[in-house]
Amino acid sequence: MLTMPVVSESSPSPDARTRLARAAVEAFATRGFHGTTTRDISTAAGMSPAALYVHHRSKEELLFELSRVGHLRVLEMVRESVAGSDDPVEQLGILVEDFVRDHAVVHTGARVINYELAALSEEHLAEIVAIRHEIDLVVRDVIDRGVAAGVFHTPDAHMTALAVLSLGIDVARWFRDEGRWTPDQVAVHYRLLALRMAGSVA
Amino acid sequence: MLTMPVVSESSPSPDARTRLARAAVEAFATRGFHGTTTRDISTAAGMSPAALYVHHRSKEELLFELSRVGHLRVLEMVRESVAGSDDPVEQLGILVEDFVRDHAVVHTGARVINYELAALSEEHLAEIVAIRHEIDLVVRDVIDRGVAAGVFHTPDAHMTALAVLSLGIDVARWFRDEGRWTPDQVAVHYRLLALRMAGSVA
DNA sequence: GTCTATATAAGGATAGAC
DNA sequence: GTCTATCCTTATATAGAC
Repeated sequence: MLTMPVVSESSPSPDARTRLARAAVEAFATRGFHGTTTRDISTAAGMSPAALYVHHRSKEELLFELSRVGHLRVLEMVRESVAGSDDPVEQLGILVEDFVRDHAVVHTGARVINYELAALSEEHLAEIVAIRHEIDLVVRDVIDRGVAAGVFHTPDAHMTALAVLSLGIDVARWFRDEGRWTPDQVAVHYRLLALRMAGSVA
Repeated sequence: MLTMPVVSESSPSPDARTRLARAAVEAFATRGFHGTTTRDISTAAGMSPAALYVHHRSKEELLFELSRVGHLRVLEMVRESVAGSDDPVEQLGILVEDFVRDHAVVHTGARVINYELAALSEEHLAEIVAIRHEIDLVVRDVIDRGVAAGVFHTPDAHMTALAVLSLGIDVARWFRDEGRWTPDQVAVHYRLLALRMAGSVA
């Protein structure tokens, strides 16, 4: 399903594509797409500037692949989050917990995914926007069903769904590994916040 | 108090500094600091590339001035928001409404302020971080006093304060002028969301 | 698939005239 | 305070050897 190797192992030097992907995520998250040079990336990946172009057509295409894989991962995650239950309260709770924990744990990657969209070409952006829309739909559906079932109470389910996602996305902006809280602590607290936002009676 | 003219009039061509500031905000918000050239800015301001340097030492210093003025404006705003009442519920409600409305109305400027911090020099960033800390303190204080007064209920006042601010900041990311909601609609709904997050009994 | 070398372009900033 | 002209550096991407 994925065309790129999953970036998660660490010890023995991984293949070139993976090293490039990791270096690019780190650099894009720190200095932004335009603030990052192809030399930054290739050097951090332990190769010459030219080697990057063996694996990617351009810097933009590299960003797109990172973004595409990252978004598909999140979409799959939120779908799994709601698959374990039929209760909207439980579903929203798990979804927010998973979403927030993920954005805290991989905050570097999440920053690239959420804040470098403007650097994508029109065509590539459209593809990403489509995936983001699917993610939105999952959240909106849970809240809509909760309202219909009378377990959620909100004057605007659509805006509340947006706000819940928004709250989770922004975790990628402020979360720091050296910070006050662990990803789990944030995830658990945000679960409560989201249920309150949705007007859960529980 | 402000060293720059307030950027809000429109009809007769404003002075050079103001035109540069407006052009820079627009460009930084759209393409980011590193994606914007000094030519982009000066041309949009109706002058030559060299003219920019009569008014600003560098591109970075221009960003810093925009950021500084913008942050001070927000700090003053939130302090005024809480100044009109002693009731934490009312204070948090007004604060969130004002903060969110502002981030929706001037979402272009707010985007620059919140998402281009990494482009600042170490010294300039420190100055901005100090102002942001003051803003944080205002929100934290309101929630702390609400908890102490028994009108708010949250297992972690600090994290809840962060989340409320976070929710408001992220409005700058997703809000669109052509979108579904007006700034007022978002502000009013978010007031409710924030009070629920704080566990307001009202 | 990786390297060295380089083409080609663009960007930040300055000099000096008006 | 604004302009034209330009210096100097850096950047993306490619050519061609190994």
